[in-house]
Amino acid sequence: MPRAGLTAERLTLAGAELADEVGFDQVTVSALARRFDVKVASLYSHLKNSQDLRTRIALLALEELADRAADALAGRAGKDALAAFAGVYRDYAREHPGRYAAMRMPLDPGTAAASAGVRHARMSRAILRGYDLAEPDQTHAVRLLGSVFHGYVSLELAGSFDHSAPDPRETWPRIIDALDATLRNWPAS
Amino acid sequence: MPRAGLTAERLTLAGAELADEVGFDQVTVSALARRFDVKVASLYSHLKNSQDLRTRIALLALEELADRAADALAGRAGKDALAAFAGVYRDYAREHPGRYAAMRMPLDPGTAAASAGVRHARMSRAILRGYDLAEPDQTHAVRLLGSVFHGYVSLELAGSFDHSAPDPRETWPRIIDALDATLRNWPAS
DNA sequence: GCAGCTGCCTAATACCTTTAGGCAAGCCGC
DNA sequence: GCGGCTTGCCTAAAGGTATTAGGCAGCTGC
Repeated sequence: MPRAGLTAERLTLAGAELADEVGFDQVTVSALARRFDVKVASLYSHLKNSQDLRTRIALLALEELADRAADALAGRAGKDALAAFAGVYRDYAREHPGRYAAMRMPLDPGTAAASAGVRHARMSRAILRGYDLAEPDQTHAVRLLGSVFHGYVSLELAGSFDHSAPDPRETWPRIIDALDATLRNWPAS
Repeated sequence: MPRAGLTAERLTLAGAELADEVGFDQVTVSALARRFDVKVASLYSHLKNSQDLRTRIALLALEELADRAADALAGRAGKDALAAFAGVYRDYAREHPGRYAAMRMPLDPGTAAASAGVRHARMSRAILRGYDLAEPDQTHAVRLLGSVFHGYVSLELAGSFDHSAPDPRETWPRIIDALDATLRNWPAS
């Protein structure tokens, strides 16, 4: 009987694929074992437990999305950067709904601090350099960006926009326009 | 042996309380049975299955929030209405995180159409009457409002704002200000 | 006060999670 | 090449959740 060659990395990647196919909360140690044609208990040499698997998928997704965003942001500034960042975010969620859902999983503080989440935060701030915002408004604006992107993407993914015209494809650029206008003209305290 | 007096309504309410206490995805038929000191199988006379329970909790939350929002909106218009609506949304999520999470559960189209979700949509549109937006911009704006509220509230609930100053309490009103400004000055197509 | 309905129970199946302990595959030195 | 050791994957087992089938008894209506 040859060995299956499991590693935490391969399991995480397969778990991410599984998440995209069947939904993040259907990602189960058992399903993963089936996918590798291996007994369930075997995975516990590589994963601490089910929660560990989910956390690894979340961290993978954060890294992947941060990489894509960094690529998209290179050489752009202002509204151009804003639109590129937003586009990456949305596209990733549409291509990888399971991974996207994984990203929203609460991480414990230590894990979060060591994750690519901090790159995301830095990139948001980098985008805002194209606008003229001093602290604390910059932080408020970072949170606004995060809220809009995450909120829109998750409502769209949940199908909340499906049953009313117009097509969400039209709404997205208009929201970018609105955000850009808001940032250029941030209301004074 | 006296009967426990279970009904779908009591189960739903208890399920909602359970969700607020331990999180929506920890709401389980078994836990609910324990709470009523009753055997698990007994609940299946009142609930079709676990999914049915979750759906009922979601519908309850949608109703409750719609009621609160309607109260808050009465007699208000413009930014006043916007801030009141936003406040209700956020407060509800903080008071009832489990119910709030339940609301984000995907509903099948028929159920969604019969739910209080339509009241939410109507109220969003009502708020926008205080601003001068024609279709399709009004729909874009409805989606923006939904995205910001949902996005902010769920990021805050997930603790995403916990580890950076300033306090989210300061950010929220500034985001309302920014939204108000955006709506008053919606960028032309 | 009893007949019938129906609410709650027991029993059983199936799946997921997790731990403990065993066997052998494959790499390491010789 | 070969013997030993590590360790990857296995069997076994216990415990939790979901769900269905079928039974008995408590309540309601007459």
